[in-house]
Amino acid sequence: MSTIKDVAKYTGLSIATISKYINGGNVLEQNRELIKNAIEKLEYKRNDMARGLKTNKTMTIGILIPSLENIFFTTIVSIIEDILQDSGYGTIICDFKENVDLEQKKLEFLVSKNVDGIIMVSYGGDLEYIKSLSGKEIPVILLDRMIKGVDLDVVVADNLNASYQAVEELIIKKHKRIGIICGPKNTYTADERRKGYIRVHQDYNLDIDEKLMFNGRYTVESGYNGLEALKKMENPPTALLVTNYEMTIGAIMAINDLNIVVPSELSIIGFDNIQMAKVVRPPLSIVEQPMKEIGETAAKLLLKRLKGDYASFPAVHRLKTKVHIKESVQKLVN
Amino acid sequence: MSTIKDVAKYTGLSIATISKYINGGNVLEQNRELIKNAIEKLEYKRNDMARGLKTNKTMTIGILIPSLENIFFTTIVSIIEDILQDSGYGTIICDFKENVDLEQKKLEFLVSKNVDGIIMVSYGGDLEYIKSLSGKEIPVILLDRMIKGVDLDVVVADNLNASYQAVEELIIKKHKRIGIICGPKNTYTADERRKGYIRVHQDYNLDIDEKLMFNGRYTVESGYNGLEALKKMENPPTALLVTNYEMTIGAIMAINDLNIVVPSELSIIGFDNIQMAKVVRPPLSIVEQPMKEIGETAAKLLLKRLKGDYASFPAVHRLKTKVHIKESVQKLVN
DNA sequence: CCTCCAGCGCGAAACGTTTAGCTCTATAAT
DNA sequence: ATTATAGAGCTAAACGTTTCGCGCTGGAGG
Repeated sequence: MSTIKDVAKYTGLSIATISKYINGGNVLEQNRELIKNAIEKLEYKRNDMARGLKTNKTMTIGILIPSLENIFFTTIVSIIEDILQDSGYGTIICDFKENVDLEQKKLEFLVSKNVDGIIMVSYGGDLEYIKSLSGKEIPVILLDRMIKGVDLDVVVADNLNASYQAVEELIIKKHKRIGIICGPKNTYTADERRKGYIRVHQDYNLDIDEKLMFNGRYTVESGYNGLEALKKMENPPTALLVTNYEMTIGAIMAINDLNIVVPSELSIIGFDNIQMAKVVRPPLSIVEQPMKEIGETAAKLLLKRLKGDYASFPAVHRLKTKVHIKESVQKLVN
Repeated sequence: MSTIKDVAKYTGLSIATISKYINGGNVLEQNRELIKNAIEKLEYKRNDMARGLKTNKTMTIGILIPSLENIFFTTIVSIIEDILQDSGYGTIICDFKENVDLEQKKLEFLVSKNVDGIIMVSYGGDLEYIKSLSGKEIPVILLDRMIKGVDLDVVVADNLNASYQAVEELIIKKHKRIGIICGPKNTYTADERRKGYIRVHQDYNLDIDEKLMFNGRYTVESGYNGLEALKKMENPPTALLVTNYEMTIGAIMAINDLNIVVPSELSIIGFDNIQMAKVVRPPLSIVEQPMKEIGETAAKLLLKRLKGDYASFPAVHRLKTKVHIKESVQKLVN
């Protein structure tokens, strides 16, 4: 492997000039050409480790997500990775298996690896620690969930209006008793989605029956339980919104097991995974989050911060979702 | 951030001795203690970049998979990552979006990042290039697919016996005309799965009707087309094996669209994703690959190679699969 | 008592960059 | 003609490690 020294020797120029060239400094046109050829000829490749030693930059970005088995996150990661790679950054991806203790540990791992920036989805690990990072001038971007009281850039879906619009579709179709299977209390996304549900009821002057609001844990099992509970109640809902992918799966499993006919016995709108929506019968209506946009926005924002551009910090990007209505939703006649 | 120098100054020992301690060399017990305390006190952290500059090790492993949106691969990656992290390695994960050109590019990216080792799933990129890596004494482990004529460690599922056993289940249930939706010709996994199909037919003295063997492209769409084609033929199969996750999805979509009743009109066994198997109606029989085992085996093997232990190189690990029969398969009466 | 040797520690060079500060030259401004 | 200025290149130090080769010490073997 040839080094900057070899290029210097080959061209007759000094090491400093080569370095200047590499980093885009001012070099005479004729020397530019000379260096360019030499680099090609000698197959010179910059040594990121030597460079990192001087600059304290590793050219790697840490990405931390709750689970690598959750396609919502991995899709976003895939997009982020591509964009960062075009700027020469490698990405170290960690998941914490939905475990808050592990979240902390993995975050520390990333920091110990000297990443230049972090994009993360937090389930509420050590907020103090996360805050302390923002002091270390290593840019951190929060994905999917905001954290109260932490001044960091954030990219989220418009969760409130997502559930607002989904429920609105059901209301327009004359449903009066609409159930919702939500995430845990005090979880950002869940709280927002709950707010949307409540607000649309208010806007349409519909009463809210607290019993129709089931709080799950964003797991398959809790989705299953939620559907069971709602179906067993005295005056069960005629329509239902399930607010994440895993719980949607659980709910559908319960629907199958209980032999509930969709949509005549229950209209249902799920969340997130378009592909699955096509596999189940009848085709499932879903709320689609703008994964591509989320990934792009986060990656570009991070790149901007890495360049030292802290304009409008902390920025909050709230991206629009889309509701796809399919045969799993029925219009009630009254 | 304190350096090895600070520790030396603090303890009154030389830099060399501290380095020795850090790397597990011989140091007097009393000095060990001294150094240990100093490190703690000064919060000394080894600088991997400086170290890397000397040793040419980055303590990062490259992982290359076809798609981050394929849960089969991401599950394996998640396991690998955990194990490597326990040994201090970070992992740079790249996907190539099922695109062979991109495979090559991403692989080069990983190499340019000076990873210490690579675990990859190849769709058949530049074999010469991959071979050249094995010359560079950077260990490479092939996952999921073997490549002919390349001497590298390999961890794969026992694809041949996977389809053998799945089809055997159908044969035992008296099916005589069994269809298979397979991957592309000249693809390792697909060829193996085809072989299993053929061998079990031979072992049970059943004729093979070439028309029952559909070659898809491991995509949702080709699974859909495959089912359509098989169903439209003159003497359609009574049972079907679909040999990857995406094509299984496609096949189920087609079954829904064509209103085919499972299992009375068609028995079906799918591949890979247990969760999905529970969501569709009736519950889907599937072939499960040992993802956990695959990940563990690959990670541990790589760790071994990184230590310079090249015992039994190149090693081939062929791991057993498991067939889960559910209501989607029916026993024929004759 | 001398010689060897192992164990432990040390000094210093090296890894491949970046960058501050300098010199030199050519041109513009006076 | 003189001076100021900007552009281009150079020298050398520094980043934080690892490691080679050496020296010292003390105990074992003769």
